[in-house]
Amino acid sequence: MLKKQQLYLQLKQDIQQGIWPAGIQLTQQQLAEHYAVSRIPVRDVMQQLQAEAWLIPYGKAGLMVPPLTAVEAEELYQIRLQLEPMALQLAVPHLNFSQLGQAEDLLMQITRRPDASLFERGELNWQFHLLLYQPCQRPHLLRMLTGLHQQVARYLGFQEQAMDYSDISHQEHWQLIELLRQNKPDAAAELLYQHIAKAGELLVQHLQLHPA
Amino acid sequence: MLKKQQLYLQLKQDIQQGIWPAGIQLTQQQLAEHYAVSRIPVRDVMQQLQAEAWLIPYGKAGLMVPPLTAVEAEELYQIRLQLEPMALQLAVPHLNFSQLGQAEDLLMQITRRPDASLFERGELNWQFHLLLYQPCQRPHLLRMLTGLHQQVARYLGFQEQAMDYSDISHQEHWQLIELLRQNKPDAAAELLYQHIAKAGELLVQHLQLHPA
DNA sequence: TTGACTAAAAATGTATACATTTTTAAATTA
DNA sequence: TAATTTAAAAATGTATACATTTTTAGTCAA
Repeated sequence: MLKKQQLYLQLKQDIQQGIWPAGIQLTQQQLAEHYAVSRIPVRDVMQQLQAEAWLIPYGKAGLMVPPLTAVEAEELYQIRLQLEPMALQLAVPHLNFSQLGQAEDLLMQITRRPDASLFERGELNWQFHLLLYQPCQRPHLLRMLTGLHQQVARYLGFQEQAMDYSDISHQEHWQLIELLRQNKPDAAAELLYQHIAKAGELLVQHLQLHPA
Repeated sequence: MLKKQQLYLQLKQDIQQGIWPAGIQLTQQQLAEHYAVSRIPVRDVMQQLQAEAWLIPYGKAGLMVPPLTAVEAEELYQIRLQLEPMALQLAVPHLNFSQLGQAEDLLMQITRRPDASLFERGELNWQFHLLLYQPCQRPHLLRMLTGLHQQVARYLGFQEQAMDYSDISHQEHWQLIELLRQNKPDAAAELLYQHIAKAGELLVQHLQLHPA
């Protein structure tokens, strides 16, 4: 595998795990030394992560991991709230039963793993959502949603704590499938809206109580 | 000035001008030779433009300029329609008269240049919109809107043709300012929605009649 | 002719070396 | 002391050289 790709995944994971704390300066040299590669792949990866807003400018020189804040989390969820119900509505006309079936399989997988970490649960969750959005055939929209998800994923860290939400959230997923199966796009979009809104509020509250 | 920055601006402009036609393969070597620099800055710039979706994968190797299509334009405007009224609403509480004044100055500038190309007019237009969104204090939202604008700007190319819309569009800008001055955020957001919707429809129609 | 294998060529990835810019810290002067 | 200048150090930008991968073209065998 290419060093660039390895490094990309590794650095991202390390950021999530807090190995590179928010707010401290990261330089090419530092990272090149730490990961034992030359600065060239480091440059590539840093630039890519900056484009994805996983790294932001540190003053004039270098980059840093952006701090996690309730304010930012709220922003991310406000945007999701505008885009995801739209994506779902656009996807509905192209959604077939085989795709709904795949989504159900995913939900079963989640059910079978009550021991998963918050992060792992978040990933499966997103896979479920994405499966429903994919058929909308809007590359830019899907690209932006994927970026948003990855931003949100930072907030899930690798924390083990559950946020006392999984049960309700899970129920709503099954309801969503049911509404889609019955071809009720408006009701599905509305449920999705409330679903995301609730998750957002919970995360924001959590962050206000336990600042990162 | 850094070669990377120069190259970034130059390549972007050249893409807009159609010097690198949509659908043909672009390689690092090719561009490095053409712009008389080494592959290093070319790599950086290509990667950045890929992140902004100004370049997309060409099969397995290399990148290409994505074709301009009515379908894509419609997608971009659908997303703007979801995000920009929200940005405006969020900005309203922080909008002060000095910012409204700046926006008015911009409108006057546009008025004084009826000879500007479609592209130049589009830029001034965007400066106006952005000025109203900036105070929303949502970095991700502003980043996404900026990206969307740049995508849309590709569609304005360097065409000289007006699309017979400037007058109405311009009037609506003044109306928008007026509503904001009167502190009517909902009405302003609604006007903005219709404003963007009309512009989008016009662009899509234009593309359907004159495919790129 | 077709298909698979092989060698050549081209493109990309990465390291090293050097150039340029930026930062830092020391030294000088008011 | 405080401010300014200057020299050193550190970081980044870029070119060249080399390694690796991918494509292409051609050859041979069925």
